Amino acid sequence: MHPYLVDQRLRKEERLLVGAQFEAVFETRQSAGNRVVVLHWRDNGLGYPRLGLVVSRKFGNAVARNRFKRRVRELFRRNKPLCGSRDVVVLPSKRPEAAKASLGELAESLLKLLAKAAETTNA
RNA sequence: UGAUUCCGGCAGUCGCCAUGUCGCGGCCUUGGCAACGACACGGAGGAAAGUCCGGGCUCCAUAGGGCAGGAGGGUCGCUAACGGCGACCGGCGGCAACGCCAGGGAAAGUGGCACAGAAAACAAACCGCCUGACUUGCGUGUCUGGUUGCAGGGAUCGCCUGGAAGUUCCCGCGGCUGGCGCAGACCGAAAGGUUUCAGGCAAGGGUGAAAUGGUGCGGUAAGAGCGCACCGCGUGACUGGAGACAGCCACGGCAGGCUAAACCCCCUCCGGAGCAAGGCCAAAUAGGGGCUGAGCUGCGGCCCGCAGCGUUGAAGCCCGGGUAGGCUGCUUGAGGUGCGUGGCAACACGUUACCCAGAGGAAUGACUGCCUGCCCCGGACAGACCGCAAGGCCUGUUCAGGGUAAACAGAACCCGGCUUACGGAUUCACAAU
RNA sequence: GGUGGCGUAGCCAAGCGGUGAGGCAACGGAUUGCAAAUCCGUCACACGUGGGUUCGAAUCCCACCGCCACCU
Repeated sequence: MHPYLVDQRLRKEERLLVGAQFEAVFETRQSAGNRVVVLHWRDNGLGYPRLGLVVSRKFGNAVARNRFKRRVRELFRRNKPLCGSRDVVVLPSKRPEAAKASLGELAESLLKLLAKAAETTNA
């Protein structure tokens, strides 16, 4: 078990930061989505997961966009083992209810999709 | 009505970013360095927003000046500067405290003013009023016509419970006016047409957003700033004020509408771009330049050998531009607390605590408990008002329960403003009742 | 973060101080055996929102709202 999977921290190495990293995910991606969020992922061969976030200006104002990103980071940090060795890009759904979703609704949707991702890759 | 201040507090757990100290088995020039770890300390706003003005800073351009273009516009101050702020002046609104105002010039020039109206800017005259003339035009009826008036009548609306002054509508009566008739007169063969002319006036009517000062008295044929008084306007002097301007006196009969957020004139200001500015380091790949000058690549364990490329320059070394990427600019500043001095104030000066975010796909979050604030509901008590009473209703205090942690909103080089969004608490001053 | 531009019926649009053109679409009628095309007619809260200037603003000025493009 990779040490990064045990703790609940979120280091810089555990984030996707540069454009090229996002390109890689979008090229060989698998994806899934529901009414609240959309998920893209690929295996990275590092032994630990990495998180990338994309939130367009159409989602809302700066406060709404930052709130969405903070919540996703918090959920990712607490559920790292669920992601395995994958790069995961999370973006909000374009549906209007995505912006109004509470933390509970967001958690439910995101965890369901992460489970689905794990299932697909293992199979 | 105007302004001030604040945006939940404490504790715990899990995380993020920066700085400092210490540790370190990695790196190297033995003392440092990066990453990592531990500890300590700090970590969004009044608008951080819109990007509407003004600066700093950086690069580019630039002898000086002008034109074009853009912006501003009461006065005097403040300021680094401003389209900002302060005080004052003028106008408008409000009982008042106070609020609002792009607030220079229309007796420099050009343009515009639809429809209506006689006429929309040179002045003129449709109805009308007056005088005169003659060819005597002047009368009268009607319309659910238009318009206007009435100490008229009735209904209605609102204020309020009292009837006065009003609103709107209808009826009645009167004035003016329009259409259509009738009668008379004139012209014409008839159909039909016309129903004064000349001069004076600009009061009154009517049109319009706007019609060449307003009210009153005199005056006159009727009238008119034609004359006079008051008001308004203009010009000049005087007084007060730093000035905008105000007061007062004299003169002028009015100098000729509105529009400059129409062109324009006057005064003042403005070079352009923006931290994705700019500076430094610099991979991979492909070019460029210089020096040396004959090799290099493949096959292979190595040599020989063979093949390909190469003196139209192999290979090596060096240099330069420069992409990805990184570092920097990057937070000590027109900063700011308290006190003192000057000023009505904006603000300035002196002195003195303080260091108060520096991220970079972008940090302040998540969860729990207690306190506190606010909201909802119920009970008790006290007080005011209404009611004969039962009771109703409002305010305050207190207790129990439940909900909620707010609204607008997230630094991106930094300041000064403006504008816009926005829930509550807080304190102060003033005004009216 | 910065810099430009655009908002006129359901859609595409002209209009630059004085009743807001036109086309497509929609609806009704004519034509047709039925349609298409054609012809005639009709319709609508159309000037993004709020102030200001003016007698009068889609138009001029100011503020706001929304959308688009560019600077890597």
